[in-house]
Amino acid sequence: MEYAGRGDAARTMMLLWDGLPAPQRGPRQRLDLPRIVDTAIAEADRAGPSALSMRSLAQALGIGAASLYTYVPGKAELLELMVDRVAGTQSLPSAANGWQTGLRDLAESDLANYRAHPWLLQIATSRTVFGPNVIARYEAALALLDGLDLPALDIANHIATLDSYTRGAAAPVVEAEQAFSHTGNTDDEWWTARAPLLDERLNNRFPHLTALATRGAFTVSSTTQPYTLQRALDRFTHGLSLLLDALTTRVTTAKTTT
Amino acid sequence: MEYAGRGDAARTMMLLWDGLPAPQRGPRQRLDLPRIVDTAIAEADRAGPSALSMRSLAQALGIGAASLYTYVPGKAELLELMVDRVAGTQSLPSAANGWQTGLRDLAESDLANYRAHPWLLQIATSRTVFGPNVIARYEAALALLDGLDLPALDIANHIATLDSYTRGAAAPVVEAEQAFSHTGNTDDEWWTARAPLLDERLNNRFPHLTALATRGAFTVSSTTQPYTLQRALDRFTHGLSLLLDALTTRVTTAKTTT
DNA sequence: CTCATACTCCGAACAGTGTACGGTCTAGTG
DNA sequence: CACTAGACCGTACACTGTTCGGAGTATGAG
Repeated sequence: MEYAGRGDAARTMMLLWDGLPAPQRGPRQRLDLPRIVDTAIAEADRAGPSALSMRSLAQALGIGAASLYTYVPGKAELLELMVDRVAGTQSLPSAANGWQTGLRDLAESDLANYRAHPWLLQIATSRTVFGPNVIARYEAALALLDGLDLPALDIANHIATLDSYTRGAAAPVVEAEQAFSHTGNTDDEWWTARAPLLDERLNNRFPHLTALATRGAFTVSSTTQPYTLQRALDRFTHGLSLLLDALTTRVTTAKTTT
Repeated sequence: MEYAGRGDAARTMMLLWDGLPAPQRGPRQRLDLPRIVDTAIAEADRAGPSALSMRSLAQALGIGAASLYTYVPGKAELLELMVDRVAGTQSLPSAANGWQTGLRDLAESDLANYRAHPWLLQIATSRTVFGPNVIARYEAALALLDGLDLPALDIANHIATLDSYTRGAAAPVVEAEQAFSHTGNTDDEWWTARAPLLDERLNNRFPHLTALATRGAFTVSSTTQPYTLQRALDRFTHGLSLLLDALTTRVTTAKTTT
């Protein structure tokens, strides 16, 4: 369940950019690729990433499991198609309010994307899916940093850094959200189950940790959200601000030295 | 293959901190927990994360598959044990050369850990494993930021940010490395297989992207490493520097306002 | 010493998974 | 009309994690 990009490169590219060519001979296709991908996304959203099986997907589509393979070479390719498709549903950032707000919007809509489709974090942990929508998003990010007199390499690196951070920091958010929605508890029961067991072990063994805890480092600002979720969200925006600050410094010093 | 922390909390804590209690009655245990965990790590390192099955692990240990369940409640718990164990093999940072170098060392030894054990990135994408070694690492990170007059919440957030970034940016590095070691090619064949297919599609459709490419943004400084790997490494240190810069700014401004 | 008890170990089975194969049937082309 | 490309799919294969029940073993109790 963790693979992507293992499929035939040419075939995948074809599917991503041109879709499925209509067959010349033989019976009509009962389904079309977008519908398959959409149903797969819906299934994965609803039942969790590991619950998306070729059989269950086929059943949801009203066809046999083996028939799926006439549309898609395998599950890996299907996942790539899903990734690119959901990338297309998110809004692209605008440079209207400055590049900083643009980048922030980009990161936050990425976060929204991860939250809407938790399976994104479980698959394809690294390889970029070179689909039209993914690349369009990258292009939009580049557009934001255009005209700032940055070295080309820095532009690519800055955006890669933001992407890496977003993905890494989105994971705890999504996890907290899922734990919440699965158990349905107001507080995180995973945490409350471990806290007493943990306290026992930490006794006097980790001074900085306990000091920080008593200083309230693990408390959270508001409690409109479940505890763990709110903390993950706080941390996401905290780190994002850090990165944007660093970028701002780089840009202005680059400008002044020019 | 992507779950962790689903097991019984109390039992997992026991295993993580106290190990397996020796049985009072019945035949001697043929194996011990550390040996199981170590073999599991070795297997996962060698054959990839998805190749680690309970059956293959049992075979490598010379016992039946079902016997594993007398040592470990399930695969999820085994993975947690593996995570904590490898966390213990990495060196802890020292504050001798300042907290910035300390944090940099921490992030870089985390990266080394991900490179040595690629399966780390595939499992437990979010939930912290509350094992002794993992917590010891966290404690060491806290110690670095101690005495800098930072608000408690900021300390926790800073470290969380670094962790998120490290994980996110380590993923491309590990992926590039694995693609290289699997194919054994000097250059990344995944990339070369897709490049011509990609060029075809990108024609005049993504101006910023093509402009950046011609300006050499996707080239790499040295070529002692495979192309994709070196680029991922460059990006890792680039983003790490960005974050450390931002942290330095925060710390100094906090000091001057005090 | 006896023996029940608690425990390890494991073969077999269960319900899954992704995917390959070969056959059946349909629909457009020469 | 005959032909054949190709959609559709039942079945099978080699896996997966985990459970069950039985067989064997070492220990503590009486």
